[in-house]
Amino acid sequence: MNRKKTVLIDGTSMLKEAYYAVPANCVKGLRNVVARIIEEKQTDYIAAVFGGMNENGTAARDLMDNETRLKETLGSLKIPVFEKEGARSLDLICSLAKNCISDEKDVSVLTADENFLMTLSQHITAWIPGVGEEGTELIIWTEEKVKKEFGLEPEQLKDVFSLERGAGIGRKTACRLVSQYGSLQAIYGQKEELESGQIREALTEYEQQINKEAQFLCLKTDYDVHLDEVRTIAESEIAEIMDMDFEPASFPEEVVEISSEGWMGKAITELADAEAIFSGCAAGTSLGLQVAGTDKKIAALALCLSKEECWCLVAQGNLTSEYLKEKVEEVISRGANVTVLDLKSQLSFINVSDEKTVFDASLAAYLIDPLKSSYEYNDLAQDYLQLSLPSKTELLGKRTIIQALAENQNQAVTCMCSMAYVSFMCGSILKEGLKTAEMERLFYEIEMPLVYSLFTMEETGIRVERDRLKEYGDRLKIRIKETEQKIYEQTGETFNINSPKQLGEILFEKMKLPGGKKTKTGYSTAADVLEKLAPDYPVIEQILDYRQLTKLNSTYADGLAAYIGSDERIHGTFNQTITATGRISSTEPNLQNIPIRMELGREIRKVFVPQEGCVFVDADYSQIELRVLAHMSGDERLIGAYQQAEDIHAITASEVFHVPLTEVTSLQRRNAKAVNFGIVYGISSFGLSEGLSITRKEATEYIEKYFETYPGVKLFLDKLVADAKETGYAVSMFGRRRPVPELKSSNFMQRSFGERVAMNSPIQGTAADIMKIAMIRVDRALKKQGLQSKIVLQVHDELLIETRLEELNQVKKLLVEEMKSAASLAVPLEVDANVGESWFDAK
DNA sequence: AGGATCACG
DNA sequence: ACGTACGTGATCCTC
Repeated sequence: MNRKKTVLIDGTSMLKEAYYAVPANCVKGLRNVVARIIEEKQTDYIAAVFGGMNENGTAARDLMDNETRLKETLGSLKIPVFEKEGARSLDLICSLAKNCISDEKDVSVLTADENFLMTLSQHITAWIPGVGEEGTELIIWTEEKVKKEFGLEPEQLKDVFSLERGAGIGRKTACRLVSQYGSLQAIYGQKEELESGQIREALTEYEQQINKEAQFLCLKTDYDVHLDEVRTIAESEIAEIMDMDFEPASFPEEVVEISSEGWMGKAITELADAEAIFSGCAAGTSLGLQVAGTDKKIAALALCLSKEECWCLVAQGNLTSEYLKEKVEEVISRGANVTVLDLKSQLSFINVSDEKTVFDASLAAYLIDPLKSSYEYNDLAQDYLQLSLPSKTELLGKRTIIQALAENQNQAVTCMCSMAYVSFMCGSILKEGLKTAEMERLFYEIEMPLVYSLFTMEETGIRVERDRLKEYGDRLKIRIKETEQKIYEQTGETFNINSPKQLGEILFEKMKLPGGKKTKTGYSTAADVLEKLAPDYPVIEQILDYRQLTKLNSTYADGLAAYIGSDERIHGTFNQTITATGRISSTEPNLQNIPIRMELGREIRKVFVPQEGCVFVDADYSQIELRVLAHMSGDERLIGAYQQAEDIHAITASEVFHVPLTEVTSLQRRNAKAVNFGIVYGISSFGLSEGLSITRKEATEYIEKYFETYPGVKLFLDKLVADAKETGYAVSMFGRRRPVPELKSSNFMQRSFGERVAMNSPIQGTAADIMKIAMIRVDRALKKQGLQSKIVLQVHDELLIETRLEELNQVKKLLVEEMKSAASLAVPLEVDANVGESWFDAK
């Protein structure tokens, strides 16, 4: 018997699903799916049904717009659309399907509503988006597949869903119960015989809600709807329709796959529901957590308790943010095994009493591979779960979670649950990864504790005198105008001095200055080129002045002013998962590149001041990287040099050039200093010759002499490269790894770069490790000794503390001691400390 | 979006 | 022969 095929599209659920995955492309995506079904002649009849869209807020309006457009599109594909006032699409489709079957047709329902699974029969199948072999695809559900996956008849799923949604019972448990007892009614009939007390309680407590869910799942199949129209449409017409464009241009164009995972979770807004969820978070249970909010107030909190159980608790009504804070802190202190992503960003919402119970998955992923550009949930899902999830931007556009939450719960809920889910799923994988890579101590003893130190530092911020910064900027602006005029006079042209293109043309073509091209785009006008090229032209000096002035003005004067908060302080961000070597980085604003080398720029540091009753204590390591090199290489002569020495560059010069220390010339010292730098950067004669403006031959000679003097260094560096070539990564003293894929490159330049990286990373990385240890210890000592002083900045080898006047001596001593003793090396770790009324004075 | 430039370690 | 010193971030300009 050859039955005709019918496809019924659940427009409402499919649109909603697509909309929350890709708001911009939802209609287009669905159109493509439908067009494919028609083109591939997978059906004889097709119809769409709408009804029962229950959304709130802006999403409702947005969805209505999209629904209208989708209906238009379906109309142009000559697909009949069924709709009835007050009717749910679920009921309409079931009614239609019933009539189709009695007309001897087979029905496939294209839907994102898994409730349809309970209606499957010999003649009804469902196509539901889900994860298949090749990522997200339409999964064909048949009666047999339901029996296989759930171990139940389709109609029994109604009871499973009711238990799940009404009582928050996990899917597996619910299936087991229904399978064991046959039906919901039977379960209640023998409730007292149930072994699990937890389930007994849930059944009692949530009886009403379970009944409500069951009621919701009762289908109405007697709507008077019939499918008698035969769909006919020419292929040329389809092509035309496919070309139609109705997307707003402002949204990203990427097509994101539709997904309907069991873990996607639901928004919880009732206190009783939240209670039940928290009661499931006993000591020792593993869970994924994600907190979001503003101004220290929790707005939402996602919890993942198993791989199919995710909840997003939204602060609302009785379910207050205070309650959520209290409960989640209780869960953590009770000793639950909590995994989060980017812990530092969540510490303003919760107090973590026991620093050992929270595991930061992003941070672990960073240690395992520090070369990645980000460690968000979708990155981790891809790398560790082989799962493609829509990114935060794809879900929310430019909105933050909080904004999206206010406008529309579901997108934000999906995002929150994704984070909790990925945390939950990646936790054990990453812990195993850390163990395999021998980075457990680095992680648990350095990186995790540092999260709290960095959080405190960010929260503290640094005071900046707004008025004084403004005055500084005004002075710069006057000088900029003057300099600008002089340059216009001397070049005889009014142009944009900031444009390297215009500047290059005027200098090298119009004024015919000596020199030529250097970059891909044209003439190089970089400072070192200009200095070398034309010391005789006064205009060059003006241009360099102009550059300096505008840099200071835009980046520092105006730039910093934009970040001063109402507390007169700048709270920058210190990133722990950015650099390849283990250093931290600073953004919004970058507080690690405030000028110091030039006099005029250095002035800016005068506006960084401590609050009343405080002074700054600044301490920095003296040549920490070279000392690390001395220690790690074990070169006796270099170690000896450091044990006796104050001026290491002079001593290096004395030993390399075989002259008494007192007779070292300033040129020799300068050369030795450059070689020392070169060694740390991963020496090459080319690089050194550039840095010293000497020939390559001379540079090679310097390096050879250096290695003759310190043979242990040569052996050490060679071994670093050899080891990295063998293992694929460079390693610091504390086990921090940096992969060096460039070492395998067939390209000479790439490979040479890899070799320099293999030499530099362990040195820079170890110095970074030591500074991190020092920060943690200084921070802990301040807290332990009950001091109010706070670390306000870290600049790689420098710490700045805002110190209460009465604590000054104690803090200064503690700071220096903790920094010096952060690591025990074969050479002493020297620390220079200064006190001042501003950062300028303390340096 | 990517390059050039320049601020820091 | 190739042609760069290592690690960052912000701003401006050009495409």
